[in-house]
Amino acid sequence: MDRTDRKILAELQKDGRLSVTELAERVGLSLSPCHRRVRALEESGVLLGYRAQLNPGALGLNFSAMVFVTLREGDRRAVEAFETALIDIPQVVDAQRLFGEPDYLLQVITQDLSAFQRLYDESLSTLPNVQRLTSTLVMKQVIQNRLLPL
Amino acid sequence: MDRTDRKILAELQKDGRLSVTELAERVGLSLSPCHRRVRALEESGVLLGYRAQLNPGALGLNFSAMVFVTLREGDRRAVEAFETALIDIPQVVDAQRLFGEPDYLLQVITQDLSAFQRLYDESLSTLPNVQRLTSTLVMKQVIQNRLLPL
DNA sequence: AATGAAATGATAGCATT
DNA sequence: AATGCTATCATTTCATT
Repeated sequence: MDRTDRKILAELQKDGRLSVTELAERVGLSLSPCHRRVRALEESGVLLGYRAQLNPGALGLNFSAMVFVTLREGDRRAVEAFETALIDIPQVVDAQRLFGEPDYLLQVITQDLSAFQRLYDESLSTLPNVQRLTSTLVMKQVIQNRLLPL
Repeated sequence: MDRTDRKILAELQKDGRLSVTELAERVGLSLSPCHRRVRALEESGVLLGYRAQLNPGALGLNFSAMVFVTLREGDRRAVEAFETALIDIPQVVDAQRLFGEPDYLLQVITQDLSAFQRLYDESLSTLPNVQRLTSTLVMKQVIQNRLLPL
């Protein structure tokens, strides 16, 4: 991982569909070595893949909420059961386990408030080992999935 | 936006570098109409772009924290000043403004605890109009930037 | 480890149904 | 709106420095 690799990653973060030809020019390398480096970054697990970025609003997904979850005291199994069930809810687009309270922080995206209500009642409330659920509406996505600082 | 457009978006969310040739096969269309649809989705703002997904750990970014921010009472200017300053901190990879307390929820990524400490003291604490800052360490990223539910 | 060249494959525009 | 065709451009492999 040298300076050139970082340049490659920075460019591909900005435009994941850059042609290797164009990428090579931007990082100041000729085609083949640039190509080899991209492959190497993919193989080594630094470059996990490429994804299209969609506009949730344009797809009718206009509602977002943060959900705070505290679990009941339990063993490793309780945690695993909760996480496994969580992963099956596609509207949960981000989830992190924290140190301390709350135990989890979820970001949920739905079409509208009523879809969220249903999701809350039918899927979130019934997740295993939950002691406490709180949710707050997102007013504005100020920064969304920013490029990693290289 | 019909069923075929949704299929196209689903495929491109999974693999943003799919060739139009391969994409056309997967969605059951021939090359040219598939190509036209992708362009149309880009122009219409549904498809915002394409990005490489990086592995933060493999890049030495092993530390993550959630930061809860409450602002002092203030006018629109205060909010704008805060958000403008926030956007200049590259380690803040996600930020949402909420309804109610806290006002903002930030996700911050740094190399390690000491880098976070510096960031906290030098950049986060000095953001304008902040009344209260609380932070919690992320133990595990359970779900990371999941594909949108189509 | 980078370069250049050459075969294979993808893209994008256009004419047709 | 979808298809098929074609010229242009990109990718990928291999031989060379």
